[in-house]
Amino acid sequence: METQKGLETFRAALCRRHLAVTSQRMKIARAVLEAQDHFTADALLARLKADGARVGRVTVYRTLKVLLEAGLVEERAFDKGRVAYERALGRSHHDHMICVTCRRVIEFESARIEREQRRQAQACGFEVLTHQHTLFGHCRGCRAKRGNGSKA
Amino acid sequence: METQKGLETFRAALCRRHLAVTSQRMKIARAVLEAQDHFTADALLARLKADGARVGRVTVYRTLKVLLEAGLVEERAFDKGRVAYERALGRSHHDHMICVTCRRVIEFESARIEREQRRQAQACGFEVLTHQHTLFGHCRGCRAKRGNGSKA
DNA sequence: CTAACTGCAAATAGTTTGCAGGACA
DNA sequence: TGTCCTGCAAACTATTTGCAGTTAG
Repeated sequence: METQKGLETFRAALCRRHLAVTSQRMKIARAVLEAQDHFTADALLARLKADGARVGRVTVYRTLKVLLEAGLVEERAFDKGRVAYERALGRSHHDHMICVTCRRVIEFESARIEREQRRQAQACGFEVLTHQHTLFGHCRGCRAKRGNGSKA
Repeated sequence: METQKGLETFRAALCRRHLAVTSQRMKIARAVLEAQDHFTADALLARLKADGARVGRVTVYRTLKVLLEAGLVEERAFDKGRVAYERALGRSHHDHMICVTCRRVIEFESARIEREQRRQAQACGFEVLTHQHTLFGHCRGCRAKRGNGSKA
């Protein structure tokens, strides 16, 4: 399981920042590392509460910040006004297609795009730290459902 | 000036939606169509007020929605928690590099990326309506300022 | 002249901060 | 045992909605 490795990384990150290893922080980190999909801070809180964990919304936000700086999660801007998180450990980099109808998230990966993107950045003297590439549209399923009609 | 063409398109959009042509709506549309850069709803309001226009924040939001649906502006998610707008008329599609230090926005355009992106979508049966491709990192200027040191 | 538009104020949603009690080292 | 941590409540930011006066058509 990669979760163990992630928890070690998290412990190290806490140590480096002179933060204590608390049961809440570990529970949140574990939940994040075990997440298979994209989630919001609130959804994460709900999942933790459902599992009987005694954690508050505030601690979730604060811990996500640590996880973010430790590189264990990434932030995504799928919906405006809310941030989605995604576990980063043990996953190769990928980008997303969002179905505007059913909100389904499809992941994709393209070495060709990454390469060209790097080239564009270099041409501007720009050093890329992170990037986000998101396509919004209709997924196969929703296209089928609404038929191949020409009208919206 | 492309502004005139944009205003015509806007009038048509209002008409199609059975909305009245009011002085506020026209002022907002004009300001948006003349904007050269990216702006937030609040910045737009400030600019309008500075120009002596009597418009309220609410009307700005409502009008931006119409402009958005008419395809005259596009939304961007550069910062979390706030939406940036950008005039769409008379500009070829482009994407962005954001300097995390000075917040500068650099635009880039790559037919190669667009093509590969289309190919990826097709492979998934996904129909792309819009997309957003944003690189976060350090711009040339900020890299120079902090030297090419290895430490943050 | 009437129905739609405007804009204030209040509500809402997501996230952050101040403070009093509680837990790690 | 002391200090950092937690979590409630309150603050805050961006945005949306209800309502009474105003204006386009």
